[in-house]
Amino acid sequence: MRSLRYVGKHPNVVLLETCKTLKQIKQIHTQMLINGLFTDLKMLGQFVSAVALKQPEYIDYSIQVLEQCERPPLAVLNSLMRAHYKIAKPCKSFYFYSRIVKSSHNLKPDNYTFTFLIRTCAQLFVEETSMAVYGSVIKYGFDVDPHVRSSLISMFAELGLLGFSKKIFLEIFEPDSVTSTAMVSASAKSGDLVSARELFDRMPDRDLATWNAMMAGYVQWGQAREALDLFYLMQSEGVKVNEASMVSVLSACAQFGALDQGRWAHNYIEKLRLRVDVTLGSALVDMYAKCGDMDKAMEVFWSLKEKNVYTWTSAMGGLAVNGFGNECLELFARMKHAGVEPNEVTFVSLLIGCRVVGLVEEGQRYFESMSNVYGLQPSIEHYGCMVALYSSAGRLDEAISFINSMPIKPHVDAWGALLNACKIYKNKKLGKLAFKKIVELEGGARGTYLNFMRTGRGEVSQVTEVWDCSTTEANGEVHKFFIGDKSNPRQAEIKKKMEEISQRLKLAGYVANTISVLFDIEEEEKENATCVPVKNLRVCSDCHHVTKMISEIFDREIIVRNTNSSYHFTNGECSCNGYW
DNA sequence: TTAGGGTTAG
Repeated sequence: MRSLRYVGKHPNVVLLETCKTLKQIKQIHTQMLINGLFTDLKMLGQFVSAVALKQPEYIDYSIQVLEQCERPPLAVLNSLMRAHYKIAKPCKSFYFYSRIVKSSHNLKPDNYTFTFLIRTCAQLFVEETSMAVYGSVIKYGFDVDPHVRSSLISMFAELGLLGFSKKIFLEIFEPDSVTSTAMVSASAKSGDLVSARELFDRMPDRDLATWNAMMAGYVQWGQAREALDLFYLMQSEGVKVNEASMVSVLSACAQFGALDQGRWAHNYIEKLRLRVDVTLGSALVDMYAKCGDMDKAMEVFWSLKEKNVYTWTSAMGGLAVNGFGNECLELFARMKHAGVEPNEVTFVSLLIGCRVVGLVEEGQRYFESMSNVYGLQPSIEHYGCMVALYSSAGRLDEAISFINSMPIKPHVDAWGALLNACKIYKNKKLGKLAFKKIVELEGGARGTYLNFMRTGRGEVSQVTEVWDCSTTEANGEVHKFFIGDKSNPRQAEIKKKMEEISQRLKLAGYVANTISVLFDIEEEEKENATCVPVKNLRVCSDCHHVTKMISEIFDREIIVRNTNSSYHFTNGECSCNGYW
């Protein structure tokens, strides 16, 4: 009689991976015990690994089961190391490493062990420990293993030792493809995009992971154009993309506010029948939200079976910056109800949500709940949000006393929010103070908030480069414009259209408020400059006003997005209801 | 049964 053999996982183990509760896991455990399956050490190993890796919240139960085993196999101990660094418990991971090296039945760490040990070290973030582990790797002879090497490279990069990796792994041996990919990824993550790309271009056998690492690097460092160009290159070279590639593509579209390209990417995902898991789903929600299509963002959001803190936070952030503050707060309540723990970013979204509808007291309560209820430490961003919250609501005195009571030094954005409010609420004295602080902090180098200065040209002329950039998408193509920039090939047509807009604005009674646009350009040019509708800086009052008018005159919906808000202009009104 | 590449704010 032929004995029953399973190819791959035992059906019970497959079932185990879909368990939602500890009770279900225990049931399967009991069943496997009754069926005598655990006499096979391999089966016990499968059980422990499956629970630890797929159901990390019940990892302790898997350890209990492991303890019943006198001689746990190496693979299981390795899996437990991996499971623990995955749930950010590096010390436990070290513990299982010690179980391996001190085992009474002569276990020897293998290449898997070191891969996981190195990842554990990266999490601990202690250079001495990392170097000690590197020593062990060499001692055991695993420094030649591509996977171990690749983990070492990313660990060194995280420690800020990218150059060390380059010396060891690029200069001495000809790197294999796994090592090269790791180096591309590590360089890209560290922001060294130029050398990442050089290495990438030199690689004879780039696989999908290499392309994805390069693209992700561009996205992470805000180079959406390069990321999309790389994606087009991928397409033209016939490289088959996967979910991770599309996450980066969507993120690039989100950075650009490129709705048409984002929609195309969504269709493409469906066409390829890629699996829209929680990560890809969150990226979709974020893309639609950042491109201002909140209806579609929420449609995707509700269609997702699994939602994690990223998904909820993206949707909340989208609602908040698009002016739906109450909906943002409501979503937060639902998130808690769903049992998803908020993180620091969630509170940024929530506080922006409070600001856009002027809910100061609610904002205060949420801010306090961060440490009191959720054990989260408010960061400079949260303090900045609070200043913006008081400022937008016109409660300037509270804003300044909040700034004065802050335990951390306020950063330029906090003063910027206050300065903006001072302009709207015409508080010259506080405005001057805020401006002074900004110049102190930045020396005017970034020039971000200088367009809010009201005192005329003299003071601002000391400020050298005012940097302002706008992007806009037309027919699936993204265009970038800088102030005073005439390099666009269709400049003549653009100029003509701008003139038409100017003319019609003038007919409608518009007079450019050039005082708030203090760039190093001629007076006539200034008037034109105020008409550019999409800005990366905070939308100034003139832009706000003029965009309202354009939306009415040309009967167009206009979505303007900048670093911290989106504005929807229709029929001469703006979605911000005055809170901007 | 275990290894590389992925998302959120400012």
